[in-house]
Amino acid sequence: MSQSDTVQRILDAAEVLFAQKGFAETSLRAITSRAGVNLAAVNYHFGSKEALIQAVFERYLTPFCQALDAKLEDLEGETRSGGEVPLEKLFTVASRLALGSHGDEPRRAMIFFRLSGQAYSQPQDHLRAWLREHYGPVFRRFLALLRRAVPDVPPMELFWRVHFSLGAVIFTLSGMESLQAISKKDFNQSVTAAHITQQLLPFVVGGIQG
Amino acid sequence: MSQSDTVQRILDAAEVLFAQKGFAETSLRAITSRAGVNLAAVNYHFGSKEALIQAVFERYLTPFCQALDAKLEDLEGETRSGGEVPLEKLFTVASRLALGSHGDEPRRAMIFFRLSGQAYSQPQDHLRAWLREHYGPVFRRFLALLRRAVPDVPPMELFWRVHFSLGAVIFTLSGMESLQAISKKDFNQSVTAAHITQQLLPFVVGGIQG
DNA sequence: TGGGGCCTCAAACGCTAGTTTAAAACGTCT
DNA sequence: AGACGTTTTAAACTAGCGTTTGAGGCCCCA
Repeated sequence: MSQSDTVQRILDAAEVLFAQKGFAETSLRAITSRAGVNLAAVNYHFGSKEALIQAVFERYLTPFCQALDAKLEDLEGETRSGGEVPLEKLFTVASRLALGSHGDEPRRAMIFFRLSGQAYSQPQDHLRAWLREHYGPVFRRFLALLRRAVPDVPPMELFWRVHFSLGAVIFTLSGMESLQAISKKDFNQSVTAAHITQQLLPFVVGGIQG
Repeated sequence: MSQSDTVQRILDAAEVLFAQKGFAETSLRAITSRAGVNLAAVNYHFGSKEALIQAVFERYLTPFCQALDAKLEDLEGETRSGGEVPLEKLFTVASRLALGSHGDEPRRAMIFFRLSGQAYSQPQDHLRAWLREHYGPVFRRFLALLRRAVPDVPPMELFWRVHFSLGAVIFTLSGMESLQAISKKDFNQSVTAAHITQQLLPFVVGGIQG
């Protein structure tokens, strides 16, 4: 191959380690060692650790946002001939894409959410700004459909409730493995990402409607 | 004074910087510099950076949990003579204590939540374990009252919904200053912690009830 | 006044981090 | 085969980290 697969192996290793231990706690040496490549490869191919972090997010988010955008376009087309998209459908679509757009492994979805949690709670200002700049339009499109789904909720309150929902999703899936341990102990039942989203749906719908 | 105030000044500086930049990204030099004390003071008074992190949480959580525990005791006493504590009241009590138990500044409450978010999303295993060990009983007490407030929600689902609510709270208040900017731009309205919790209440209540 | 705890200080230690370097290896095309 | 751009490599570099040290200051009590 003309383009070596070093880049992909670095991204694979980085996304797992970042999700496991956070950005600051993951060293380039740990990443390159796991990837089986030379330490200097990161700076050669990406330029810096910061650029690597962005590249990891890009590989995750770009397919998801493209798929979501296309799906939202369809839904908008349907509503053009009257009627609104129900709240449940909007969230079902988003969650299905989030769980399914990265290969078939739900494990990747979990990594995705853990990364999002890290990105949000950690003070990587440049990262948050970059995410908003690149993926803001899709988010706003989703929000517009949402507004029409619950017209009786004032826009201001809806704005906050969407952020509350985001928090519920990201926070929960971020801490999933520790929650798994508790859940297994208290309820003798193991937990999958799909299972959690199934629990999430009524919570989010109920919360948004107030 | 027999006990110097170096300890307090370190804690003051540390809690602000930790909330701003995270644990790993905040150096002891930054903390001691802000506190106006010598670098070695941290290791002298606390033993290690890790112990300092715990001390910061302890100063925050101990008064809050004691106040919450007392309040829950009262509520349990009331219910002993029949009736349940309504859902809204449980959350109102908790949020009022969270906002008010640390002096009068709501700014401290925000720091508190940002720290919680960092503690949860970052993989500080020892910290999470320490928090659970020290403050688990109060949490379980709260959960027990909650279970009786919504008897028709299965325990398993309630468990998850409580975590969803926690996520909504911590995530939102963690990212409050960036949300403030957005809210001000889109709605021309500034935001306080008290204002957010007021928005949070119907969301959480609606979400818990499904 | 002088000794003894408690605390502060500047300096250094050992270590790990991200990044850079220059030489070696590789692959491709003439 | 040989030259050239791309990639890989081992090693070094600078910077910053948490932590330790030992000398010094402070204050109280004998």
